[in-house]
Amino acid sequence: MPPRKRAHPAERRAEILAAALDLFAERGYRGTSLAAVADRIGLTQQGVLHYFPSKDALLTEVLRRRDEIDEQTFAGAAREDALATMERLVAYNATRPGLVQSFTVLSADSVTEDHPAKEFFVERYRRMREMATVPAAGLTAEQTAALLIAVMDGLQLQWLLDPSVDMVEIFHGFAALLRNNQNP
Amino acid sequence: MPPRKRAHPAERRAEILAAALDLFAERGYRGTSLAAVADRIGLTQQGVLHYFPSKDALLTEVLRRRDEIDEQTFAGAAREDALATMERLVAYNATRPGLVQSFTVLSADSVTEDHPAKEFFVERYRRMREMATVPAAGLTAEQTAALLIAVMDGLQLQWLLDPSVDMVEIFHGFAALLRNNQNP
DNA sequence: GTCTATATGGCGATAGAC
DNA sequence: GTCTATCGCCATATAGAC
Repeated sequence: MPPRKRAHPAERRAEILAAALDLFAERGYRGTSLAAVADRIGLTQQGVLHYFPSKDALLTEVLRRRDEIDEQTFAGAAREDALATMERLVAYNATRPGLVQSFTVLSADSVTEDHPAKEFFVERYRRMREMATVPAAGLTAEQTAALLIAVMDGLQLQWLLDPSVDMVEIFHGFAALLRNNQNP
Repeated sequence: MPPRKRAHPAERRAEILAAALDLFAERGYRGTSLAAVADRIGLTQQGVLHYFPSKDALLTEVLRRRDEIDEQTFAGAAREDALATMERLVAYNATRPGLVQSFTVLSADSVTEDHPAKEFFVERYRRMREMATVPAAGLTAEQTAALLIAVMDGLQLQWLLDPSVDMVEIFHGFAALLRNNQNP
């Protein structure tokens, strides 16, 4: 065996991505410095820039990687109906406040001018709306998809600000309402 | 009449508040500098700090003032039902993307650590939930209030990212769904 | 009431030593 | 692969002249 550097590059990269996701959730993109990310894993700012060419690139990669994982959660449940999948997703999210916070903060952040993640979120919502179509009275399947995602996002925000808002229960009530009003 | 300075203090303050609201919407709180606010109205950064002791104080005042105006919109409609009021509010918001963006960006921003507007939004949502109670099958009136506000917020985010999402129409469809499922 | 000047510190990114 | 050093810039806030 040849002698090795302290950590495998892939492991270091994963460490950095995890720390960055945490900090973007805690302080937002513009509120997080590369030095803070580096600090959390005992590296210097320049060490981080050895793995990622810029702060922009780091954010993009963080989002891309998280999305891969989420996609699997959704895909693995292709056989049940979209409504049931989303109910499970909400319940799962309720156990992961850090993850919820990162997407809530970054998605709203992304509507600001020249934000590096804007395209990412535009595309992400487009895909989510395609996957979450559900028939309901008085709305097209696409509109119902937007509505479902809106409920999820909106409840998450209120829950983050005040955990006494029971997003699992409220989403469940909403899903029941939809089920009682499906078109034939 | 004694001689006067160029602008009345109250007018200058109003100018600063308007510029700050615009910029917070465009770039977020952390992404906006006092110098940028000053620039927009032909002042220097130090001129702004003559009227507001700190950037924190400026944000707080911006939110407080906007809220006063919104409160009037809501209060003036006390006689119609909450659902109809919210439908009108969504339609109004659809004509004011800048205003929607400021609240979307700042409310999500506020869940981050030590954010100066956190208390403001916690209290604001609490009050909104008290005002928006609506009876519906399977949910308490308080839960339905949280749901309605969630739909509004969530649709606004999708609409800001992609204006082809028709939040007025979708919210209307949702309101109709609720009306068809009210408890006696 | 608004300015210039300045203190103080943080930021992202580059260059190059080891 | 990680570091020190450094560049150039921008930030908030203070002090004081006019």
